[in-house]
Amino acid sequence: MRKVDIAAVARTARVSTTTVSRVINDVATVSEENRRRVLETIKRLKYHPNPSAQRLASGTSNIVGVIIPRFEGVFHSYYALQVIKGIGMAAERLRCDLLLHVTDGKHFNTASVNGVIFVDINDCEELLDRVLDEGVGAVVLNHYLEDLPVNCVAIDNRTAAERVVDYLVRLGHRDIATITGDLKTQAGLDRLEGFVKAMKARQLLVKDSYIQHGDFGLPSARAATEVLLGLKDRPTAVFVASDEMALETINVALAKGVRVPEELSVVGFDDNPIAAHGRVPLTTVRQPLNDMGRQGLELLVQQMSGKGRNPTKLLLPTELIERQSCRQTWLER
Amino acid sequence: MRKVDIAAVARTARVSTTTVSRVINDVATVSEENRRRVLETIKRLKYHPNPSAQRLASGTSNIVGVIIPRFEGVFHSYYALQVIKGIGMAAERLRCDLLLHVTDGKHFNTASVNGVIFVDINDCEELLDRVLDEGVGAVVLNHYLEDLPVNCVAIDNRTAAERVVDYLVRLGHRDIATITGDLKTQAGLDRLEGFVKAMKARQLLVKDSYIQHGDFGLPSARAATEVLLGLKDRPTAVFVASDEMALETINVALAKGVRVPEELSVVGFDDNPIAAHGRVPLTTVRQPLNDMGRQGLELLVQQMSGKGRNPTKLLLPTELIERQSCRQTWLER
DNA sequence: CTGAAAGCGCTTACAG
DNA sequence: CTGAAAGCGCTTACAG
Repeated sequence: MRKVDIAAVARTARVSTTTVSRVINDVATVSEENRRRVLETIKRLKYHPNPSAQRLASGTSNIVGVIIPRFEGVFHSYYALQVIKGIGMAAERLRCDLLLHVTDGKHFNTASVNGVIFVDINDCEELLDRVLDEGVGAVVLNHYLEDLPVNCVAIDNRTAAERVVDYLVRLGHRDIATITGDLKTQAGLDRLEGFVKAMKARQLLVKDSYIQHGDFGLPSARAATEVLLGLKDRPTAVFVASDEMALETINVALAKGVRVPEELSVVGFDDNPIAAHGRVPLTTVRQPLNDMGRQGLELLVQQMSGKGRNPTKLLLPTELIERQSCRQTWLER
Repeated sequence: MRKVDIAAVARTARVSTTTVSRVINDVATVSEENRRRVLETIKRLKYHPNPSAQRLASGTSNIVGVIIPRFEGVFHSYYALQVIKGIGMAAERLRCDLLLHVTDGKHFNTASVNGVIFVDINDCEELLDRVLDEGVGAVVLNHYLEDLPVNCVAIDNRTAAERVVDYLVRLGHRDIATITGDLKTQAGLDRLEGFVKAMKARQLLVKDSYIQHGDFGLPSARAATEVLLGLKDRPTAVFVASDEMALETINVALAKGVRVPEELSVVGFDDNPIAAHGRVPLTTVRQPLNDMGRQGLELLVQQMSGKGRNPTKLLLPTELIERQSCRQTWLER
């Protein structure tokens, strides 16, 4: 069987390779008759253009490296796959290829891509430096890098936390505690800072014992909840830095006979579907993870096509999803 | 600034492009002196070979399409990212590029890849047919396709379920129930079938009420658990098709004052780290998800290099991880 | 051990 | 609207 390349198609369709190339690339100036014949030939011969040749000849390509740090955090979380999904769907629309790279942050051939998208940045700083140094387009997701000249798309965790406090205050709560996420992550840190800031803005006391440090893991949530419930000045509400942890908080509370939300209001973070239909449907903060992936890729593609000048820094808004894990205090007291 | 291509390197290093190519590709027959000079020049000029040109010229490439179905199941599960991680790490070692494709199962240009790896197959059957038809290498993960001539790497869910039953029986349990996963998935179905088969082999009665249908979601686990605990002939043990569900089972039981494991033994599935350190550390089945990704890619690369003849079907073994959610009945009765 | 030259499969001015 | 031809940046027999 003869190799089917563009020449084979041209020969069979009795046109030049130029014309074949034109119909492949949707160039308008082809007679209807020729176009029809070429198209038909392509289908009959099962011809597929060789992408390497196309890229080499045209000098353009739309290959984006997707860098996923190997650190365990990424792989245990609901969020990573949502972000990847967002990137993947945008890639289809923008017609760019995604080169997946699970990495320890060392090896990566920047030459094979036109741009790089980091799904979070932990442990990959070195690689980011190199990418920036070599002038390859780049965007960092889920981490707002203030000082580096690089596109970022992250979540506005502070505002989200502030909104949670506002919401609880509006329900009449004053004794509000928080169980933090891993403070080594920006998300964890920002949620805590937003919480503290909002409490202070409301003239509310932030007791040390009301700030319990978690790490996004269930055991840490359990321990933190036990401490909070054991306090003699028990909080009436608690803002937990992730839905998974919040679920554990609810479980511990219920097990101890503390009713949720009657005696303890709980707010989570993520809008993880797992939390929507629990025993106590969880009030939580929705973060636009798909959008983060999508917008990140859009930014990158813009930059790659030379349109982007200065790096763009995006802080995506969140949304408070009210369900049934919070209660107005004055109804209860 | 002049373009740095292989010619620029050759010119600067005062050798032919052939020699430069040789050192790039680690061909032995280059004098030590020349190699040194070329290497030094490459570094100084920050030269990176153009992958498209390399592929076109050599006629070889190691591009593997990673197909991730857009169906929600994949994106809510712990397992997908683990599998991807396995693929990603193997790819680095095998020096192949991973082309990520999140798909609805329709569009995918098979021409741009040498092989395709499906992370699960739901909703992608059509695409698989096309891939097979076009003679592109393929491997399907997490789904054992008996009849199709395609490589598969899946988990031996039946044997795993049987082993769970054996284990519980050895502890003295006879009234064993199960909460199934989504029976539309092969994993869910096989775990149930393995359970039933093992029960029958042990001459144990499988009451209808002891088979509660779940869907891997928490609410389904909760409902199922409530039914089981409400039975007048309550089971002493329950095999739950996922760790997340098993955690919910434990929560419901504890909330109802049913002690775990004293009054109810629970076995999960996944070895999800989330389940290891709960209030009741969960006895569970570990499945080698990373390995599944790794072996899948290895199989594919073998096939791509022409070594694979007949499709290989792998059923990966599992391991029972004994923790503290099961109890010997005779100690209690 | 080394290099000149053909060729990989496309795209794209350019001329018509 | 169409095509001949150069060129994209490499690799690889082949000859030496």
